[in-house]
Amino acid sequence: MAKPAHRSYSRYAREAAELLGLMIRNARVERDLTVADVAERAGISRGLAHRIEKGEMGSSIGAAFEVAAIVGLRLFEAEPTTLTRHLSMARDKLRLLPQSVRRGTTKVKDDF
Amino acid sequence: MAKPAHRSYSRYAREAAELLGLMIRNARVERDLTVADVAERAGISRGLAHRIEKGEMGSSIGAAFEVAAIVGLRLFEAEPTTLTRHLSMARDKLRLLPQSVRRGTTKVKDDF
DNA sequence: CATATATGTTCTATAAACGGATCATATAGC
DNA sequence: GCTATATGATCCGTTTATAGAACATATATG
Repeated sequence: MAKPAHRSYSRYAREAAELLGLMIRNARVERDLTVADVAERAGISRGLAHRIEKGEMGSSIGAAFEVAAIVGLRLFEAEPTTLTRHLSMARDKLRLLPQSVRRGTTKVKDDF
Repeated sequence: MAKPAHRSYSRYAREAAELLGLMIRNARVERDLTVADVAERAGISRGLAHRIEKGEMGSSIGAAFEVAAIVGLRLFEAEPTTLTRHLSMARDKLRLLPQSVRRGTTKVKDDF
């Protein structure tokens, strides 16, 4: 099925995608790489690499993050070396939280 | 056309996607929201919201960033208020760089 | 323990992203 | 200004992601 979709996005999401694209482009130009260079190394088409830099919402996470890695952009302020540590920290943190959220518990203070 | 694709990703890209998913999940649970809640508010299916939290590379940037916005996750260490400023800073920075990269210039020191 | 609910997974159709080609425009470097 | 090259944009066939339902499993809470 899958509806017409015609998605709408929040301003924050749109600006985040645009910022990611601009950061990628800045990093790429600083490294004297062409869009075609980056696309080839990422195993994607030039058109997709271009759309990622434009911050188009349809691009896949995989393609965008791969391009970011290639131009040396640090995502989430994490060095490649420390990203793995960030990961296990996030996993540890999640382990301390409930595995599933019970919505019924939300009536915390509606009873007076 | 479009080839078999069968993409391969660098470790950095994969870990970044996984980290994003974990951060989203952490933020969601801390806010006592269910996956279904978030999916509905983002205008996506529950399955997709689930895959985003798993860090699957095929998910779209738009869906992932929208979910991140909904659970209150700050992307790129930027508050919603300051994200716009980050954006214009990135635009300004790009303005100072060449509009297109000439690969020929790369022979900077191969001539001796 | 019982059970309602959240999460995880799989399936199929449909919508959308993607690759690749092509053409137009912009721009760096001569 | 000239020109080779990078970027921007469009079209179309194919591949892929997504919605939605259905089902299984896990888990929070009584």
